[in-house]
Amino acid sequence: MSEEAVPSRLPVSEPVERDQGENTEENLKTDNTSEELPAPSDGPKDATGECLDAAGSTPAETKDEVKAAGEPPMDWFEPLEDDDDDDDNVNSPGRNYPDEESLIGETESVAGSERTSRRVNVTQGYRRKRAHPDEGWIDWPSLGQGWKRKEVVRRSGSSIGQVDVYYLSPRGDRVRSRVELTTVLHGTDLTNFEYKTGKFYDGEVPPPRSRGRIKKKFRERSSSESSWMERGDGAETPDSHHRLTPSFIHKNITSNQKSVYLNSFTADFKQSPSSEEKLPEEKIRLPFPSSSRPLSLPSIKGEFGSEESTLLCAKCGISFTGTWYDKQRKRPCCPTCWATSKSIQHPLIRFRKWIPCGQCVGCHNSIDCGQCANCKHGLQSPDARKRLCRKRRCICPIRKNVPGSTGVTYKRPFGDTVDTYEDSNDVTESQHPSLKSSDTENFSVNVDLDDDDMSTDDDEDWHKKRKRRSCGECKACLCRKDCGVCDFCIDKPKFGGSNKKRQKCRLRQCQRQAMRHLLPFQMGAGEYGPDGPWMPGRPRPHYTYSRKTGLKRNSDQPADMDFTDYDDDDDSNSQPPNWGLEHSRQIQQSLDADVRNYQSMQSNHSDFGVKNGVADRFPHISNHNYSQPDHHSQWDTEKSLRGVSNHLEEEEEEEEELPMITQIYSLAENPAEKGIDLENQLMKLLHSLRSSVLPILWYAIVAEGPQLQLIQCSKQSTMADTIVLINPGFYYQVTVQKQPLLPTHPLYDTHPSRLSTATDVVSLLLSLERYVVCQGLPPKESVLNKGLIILERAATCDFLVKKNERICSSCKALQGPQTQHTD
DNA sequence: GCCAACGTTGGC
DNA sequence: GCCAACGTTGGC
Repeated sequence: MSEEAVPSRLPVSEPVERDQGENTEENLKTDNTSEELPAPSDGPKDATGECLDAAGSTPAETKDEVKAAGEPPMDWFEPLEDDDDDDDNVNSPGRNYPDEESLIGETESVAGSERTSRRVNVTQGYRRKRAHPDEGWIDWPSLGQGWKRKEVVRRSGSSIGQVDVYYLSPRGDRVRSRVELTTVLHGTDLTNFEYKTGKFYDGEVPPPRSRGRIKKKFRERSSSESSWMERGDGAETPDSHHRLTPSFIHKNITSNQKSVYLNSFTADFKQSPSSEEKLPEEKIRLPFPSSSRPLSLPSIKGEFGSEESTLLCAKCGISFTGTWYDKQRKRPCCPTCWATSKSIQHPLIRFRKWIPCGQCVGCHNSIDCGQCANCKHGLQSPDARKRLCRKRRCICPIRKNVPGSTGVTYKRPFGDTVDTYEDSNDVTESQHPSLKSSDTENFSVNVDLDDDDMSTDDDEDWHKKRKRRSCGECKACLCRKDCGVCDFCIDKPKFGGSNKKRQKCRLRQCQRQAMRHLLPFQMGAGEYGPDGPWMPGRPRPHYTYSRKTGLKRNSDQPADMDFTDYDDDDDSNSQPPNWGLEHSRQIQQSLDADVRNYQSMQSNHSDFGVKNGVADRFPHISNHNYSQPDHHSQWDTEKSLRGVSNHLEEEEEEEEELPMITQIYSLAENPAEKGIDLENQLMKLLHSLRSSVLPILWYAIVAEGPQLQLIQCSKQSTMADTIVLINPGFYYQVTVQKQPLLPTHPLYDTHPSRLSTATDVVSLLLSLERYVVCQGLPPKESVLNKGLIILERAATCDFLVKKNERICSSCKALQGPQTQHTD
């Protein structure tokens, strides 16, 4: 711990508090109240008395201290907002707590930031609103008047403890990265600006960022490893008190990674903690494996690992420097083999017994809230293993050396409270040394493993929860290319979107596990209704969050099916209920075709060669209703996807009468984005046409340009040689026998200059069907005698004439009075 | 109940 | 560092 004090004083690692201190008094206050400034990983805070403050005080104390500053407690390892409720809960057991989710939260960190941005965003017309908009934001005049900055510490996941820095522009732009900042501050030289610290280093080199480098090195291995590495041996660094990343996913370590891993280990392991700050950044000290360190190694001055030894790995035979032993603590085991075996034989290290501290808010709460996911689980599945009410969980459990005595097993998914008891006088000496790293390590392994025990603790399923929307096997999951057409793609910045939806391409949404509303429309909760048997994907979750106080359950769900907290996913990994195998196969094939079609469609953007759209026989719908283009409206998302994915159902659903289509196209305001948008919109029009009823044997194809072409495929039609060409921007032209219809043709007079909707196109095609191709001048006999048929036309031939005319007026005029007479 | 919006986290 | 996209929330 002591060694951290120095690095923490480095300007770079002095994030928030220092910065705030440099600012106004108001900032100081904000700092104290900011939940986002947990500081754990920031280092700076940890260094001094603040560290003691954080670790040494009970949560209640900490909270009180914070409250004394005039704001709700927001320390990141604090119980969070719920805990306020918890406090109340002690006194008011009967009270309901609308938002019971996550004691160790999934979204708590949102609170401050979102609140802050919300108020600003409201002025911009954003919908999302939350309480306390200013929470956590600190004025940041170095970027200019009105700028704000905040740090958000990740509270969960494998990157727990990682600090994200956000800036808020005076206009309310929330900046998440240097790139975005550059965009927002276009014209401002940010060369000497260090994003993380928010400082300009004019003419000077930014202070060394040892922690940052270490972190980066870590992430090169895996994000989950980083925390470990970052924390050095996990026992003495400031991060060990605050950055408690749980995950150490050995199975993700590649051979190369292992090499680095080992090198790091051998290079740094002999370093004493006190010299850590002097180490090159590349030298990283690894923690001991929890299962081997405490028991197999002698302790020197109470510090494991300070003794260097060269051992021969009993498994692979390599020699290594360090003191790693296998899980039986009998044979030397190099870090690589240890990691491997750990990932395979997890049971030995997976289970930990924890006992409640008896002091914290959770421990004092003796009444189940009845609202949290765990309570609901018990209510809905009385026979299921009881989960402890989230409100009653100890927020700072103590590891139990002798398992099983308390009857309560705590498997801490995250380490955010470890430091609390780490420095607690209540913790026994035997618990103290090994907790810092080994426990973090252990629950990290828990997080990554999968068994029944784990499934009983939803907190530990965090990783799975985050990933369960992708099976990784279906075509959609394997598809790596965005269609560029769906609403989610269009929303992406790379497609010129505003990044509001932030969803994966619809065609890449897992067919098995994606939320239904994210699927291509007809495969989701489309016209067949949310409960239709056809639907791939998973049932829509029935959230029971803050706005829903009572139990919510889908009527057709089994009683023991907990829809809160996405529990609906648990049993539907591969197929939704009631799915026939044959049907799922058909859907699968349909989507496969869909993906192929879209990829083909995408390729049309670059490799143009005319694609024969005729071969693609898409079902036509009989009911279509289009709206006019609207500059100010966005493409209607899911409705538009009806058109996108109508072809999925093909023949088997051709008889289905599909609902109205509302297609609203918009033109990009930004010229730079305009090209992309126009192109995308042209594709949308294509999809719309392919899902619409066109006049008989008219087909839409894509040609180089890109360009939409509508072709009459029947040679029997009078329009057999007529093509409608629609360019991006929807300006169109009609050609007859490859000759352009003159702009003066009356056909153009009766139609808009831009065919922006399928309705416009259909209308034009219907008009065309009322025309015939001008026959031009009758061939001269001299030519006929030579066996040639050469049509002559007037230079101003109309090409298309009404069916009762046969020859346009221009050709008639050229033909002369006699011919006209005979005609 | 739906879904736009967006905070947040994972991973390259 | 940055971006993709997951999961949640609140307006409608």
